[in-house]
Amino acid sequence: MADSFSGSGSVAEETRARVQAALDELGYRPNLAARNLRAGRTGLIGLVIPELHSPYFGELAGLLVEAAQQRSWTVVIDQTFGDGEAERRLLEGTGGRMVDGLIISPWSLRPDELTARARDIPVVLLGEQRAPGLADRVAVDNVLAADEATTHLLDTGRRRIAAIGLQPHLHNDTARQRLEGYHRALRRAGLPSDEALQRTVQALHREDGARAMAELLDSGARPDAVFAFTDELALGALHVAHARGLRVPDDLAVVRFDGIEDGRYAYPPLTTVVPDKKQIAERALQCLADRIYSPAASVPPSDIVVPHRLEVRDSSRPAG
Amino acid sequence: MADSFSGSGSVAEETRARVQAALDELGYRPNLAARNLRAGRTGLIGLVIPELHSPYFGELAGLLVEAAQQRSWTVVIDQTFGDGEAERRLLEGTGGRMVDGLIISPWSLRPDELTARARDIPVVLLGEQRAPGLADRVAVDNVLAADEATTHLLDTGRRRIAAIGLQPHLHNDTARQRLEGYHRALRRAGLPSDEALQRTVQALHREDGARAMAELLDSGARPDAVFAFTDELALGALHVAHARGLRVPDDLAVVRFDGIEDGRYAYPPLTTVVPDKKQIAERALQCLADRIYSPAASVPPSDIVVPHRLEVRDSSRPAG
DNA sequence: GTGAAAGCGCTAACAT
DNA sequence: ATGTTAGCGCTTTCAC
Repeated sequence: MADSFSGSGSVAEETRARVQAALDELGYRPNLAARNLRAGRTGLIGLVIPELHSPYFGELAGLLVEAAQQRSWTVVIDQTFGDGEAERRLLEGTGGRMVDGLIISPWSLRPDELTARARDIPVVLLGEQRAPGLADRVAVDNVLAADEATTHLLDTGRRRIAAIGLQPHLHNDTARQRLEGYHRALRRAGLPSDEALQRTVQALHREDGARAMAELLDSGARPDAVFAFTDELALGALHVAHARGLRVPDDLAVVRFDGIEDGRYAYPPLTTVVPDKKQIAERALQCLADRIYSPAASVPPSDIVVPHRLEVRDSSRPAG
Repeated sequence: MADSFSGSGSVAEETRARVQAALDELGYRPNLAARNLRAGRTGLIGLVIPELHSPYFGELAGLLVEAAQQRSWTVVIDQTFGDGEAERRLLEGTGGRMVDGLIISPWSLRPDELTARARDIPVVLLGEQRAPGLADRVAVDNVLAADEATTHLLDTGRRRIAAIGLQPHLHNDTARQRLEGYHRALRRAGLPSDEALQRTVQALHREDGARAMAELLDSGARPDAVFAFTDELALGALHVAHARGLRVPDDLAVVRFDGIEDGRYAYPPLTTVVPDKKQIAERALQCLADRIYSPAASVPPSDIVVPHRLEVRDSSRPAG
């Protein structure tokens, strides 16, 4: 009987059917806690992200949950709201030993703080933060992508390109890398970097983008284009541009990073850098699978760069 | 030693400290699978929703995860993509007996199919689907909310109000109730219900809203307002309105349901019915908590109506 | 106040 | 091909 529902044994077809019938009859369901205890595995994957409600992480989480389902894993989600303390606590404690692996997108955590947990279970880092030798990492090439986005704006004739989204206060290289790409493109074009065109934001929501855009316009910096480091920042900036009567793209071109779907239906549709999120999800799970199923083969952590593309839409058409 | 980290026993302060030090030293972490087996609880709550990437469910899931964290619960998420088969499978099988309770937002599932699982563990239904006597349910008053939205459009002088979002092919009352509210408002105003102004959609995404709007305009129905049954439908419809050169709100007013944040930053900002999602999350978890912690007191399932409000923004200002 | 033991429900291994 | 047993790691109980 023991192996009639675990599927492994060699049981007469008829016996198996009878047992199955009895199980159905009684409404029996195996106790997963016991099975997990026995197996030393839970089939659970932890996902630790800053926030689920932001479109970027919502989409990413959706893809991860979907990809996990295909591998018969279930995802448990925790949110950190970008708080370093929460990241530490969840990295350390997500479900105790209850998860077989962990995918974390750290905002405030420094690499050396990732050490402890990565020794227990496989950990995959999403984003720029690295933990060399300790965890796999999946990310896009932010410098290159930002360079391409900026270059695109230069190609359409813009010369006073603003950058919205600097976050010097975070232990997080994302913004720094996007800024670097922006600078690189300007430099190649022989343009100076104008500090007045670069705006810091506290968080990455629409309201932060709106505030940065308002400051930018009030400062008299007179941008003819905006490169927003995230989608939501771009939507906020766009909102303010409209409110101030600027025509997009004629008076102001807008390009953004992250490629959530809203942007396609924004007015006007927003040009965007689109990271291949499906591949991010897929590769992250592949990393976990490799380590969970062959813990022996201690291959060195991989550093995976997933592709991105620039989708040009109306918000950055050449000025009329 | 047994109760030194479970916190319950009466242990000398010094002993406790020594043990704690030893635990830290060794990097010991309790095995949750064993603890769960013992306790008969997992601390896991299942959340089964159609899709995580849609803004509405992303926001709701975020709030649920947050509220669950506060109760020391962890949320495991599964997506159904609105597929009845997946809903049935996940309702039946989410984590086997691994979750202490289940929150499900069914799209295609009929009430009687909810029976089986609800006998095992507490189940809370989100949305219109009811399972009288079997599960708690949390929802907004869709009829009333739709009535208010439509009435608002009537109050601003619109007379040819289109409704986008009918879904006659689904076993799902949401669209039906919103349509009912729409009809009720028209009737009260003494206006006829014009079938040409009511558009069916296959799914609830931006592209569906765009398609419906395009059909509507092509059909020559000449609406002066649109009531979209979801946010995403509204954003798609708005997109097409812009593309066809319609001025919003002058040529066409737009009101939508669900109140995701994008709408505030759309152009123009969209008037919306906002269900109190925070309260939805809070009440749903409260239901679970009540049943999980006092299974004895078999109180009858509650049918909770959470409040909503109409946020008027530019997209429905009186036509100029 | 401390230590020993039983048992949660499952499955892999072994004995019949 | 079927039946029995041991033990996963924890916590509760009971004995000291």
